[in-house]
Amino acid sequence: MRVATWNVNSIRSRLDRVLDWVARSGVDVLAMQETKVKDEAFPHEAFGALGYEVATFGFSQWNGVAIASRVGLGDVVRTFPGQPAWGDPPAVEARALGATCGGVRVWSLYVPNGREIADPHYEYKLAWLAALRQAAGDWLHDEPTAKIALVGDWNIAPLDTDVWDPAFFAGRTHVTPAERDAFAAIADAGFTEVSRAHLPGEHVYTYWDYQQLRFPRNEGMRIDLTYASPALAAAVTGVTIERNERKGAQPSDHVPVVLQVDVP
DNA sequence: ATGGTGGAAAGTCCA
Repeated sequence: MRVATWNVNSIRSRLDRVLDWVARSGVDVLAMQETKVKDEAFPHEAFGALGYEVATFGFSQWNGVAIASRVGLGDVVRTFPGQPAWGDPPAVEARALGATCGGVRVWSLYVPNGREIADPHYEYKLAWLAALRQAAGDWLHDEPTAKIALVGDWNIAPLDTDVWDPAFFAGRTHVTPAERDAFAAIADAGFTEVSRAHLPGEHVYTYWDYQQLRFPRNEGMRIDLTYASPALAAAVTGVTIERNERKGAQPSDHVPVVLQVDVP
């Protein structure tokens, strides 16, 4: 079974490219982030024509997550327990969606960006990650043999070699010790980030900004990552980063990351 | 080749 994650940066503006890739890649499950569409406007029919059901969670033009599956879509849950709120009035955002697909509990996650270190959004990001660590630890505690995948756009580069120029990011978000500690805390809860073991190279990126020729210059970041529970980590036999999906007309600024999972 | 920001409740905010 193949499980993919992709920050699509608007499913409506990206629909043809996403469907084309889904058909070519033959993934069984696709977790999407930044769908930027409310639930009632999501293009379910287009996915249905390819044999995929889709669970969606979106309120507005911001954020939005979805999971498309052709191997079942059960126990759909919107938001994780304890997920912090944001805004005025405070509201829980559309950044986390869980569903069980082919025996794997998939969570499509869009971690808050953080904006600037001095911005309240940065503290929101850290609180969001701390709450996720608690929830994920509880899931594993309740069912130690569960196959759980925490996939998505983490908006954190765990290593200096996950960005094109550490000096550029000095004083900016995505690389601070507090963010990296919050990311590492998911591992303390019993999960393993599985993409690096399969793709250990340095300067292997999943995102390139639209500005400043970042992609032609290969100036990117590795921020789309996958934490797996022990049972799932043992079943992952390969990971690919679909770099070609950053090329051509009207790409997302992120590319898909695909897990090959050896499930019975 | 992969090309000089893009998306959206737009005229500003978010990334």
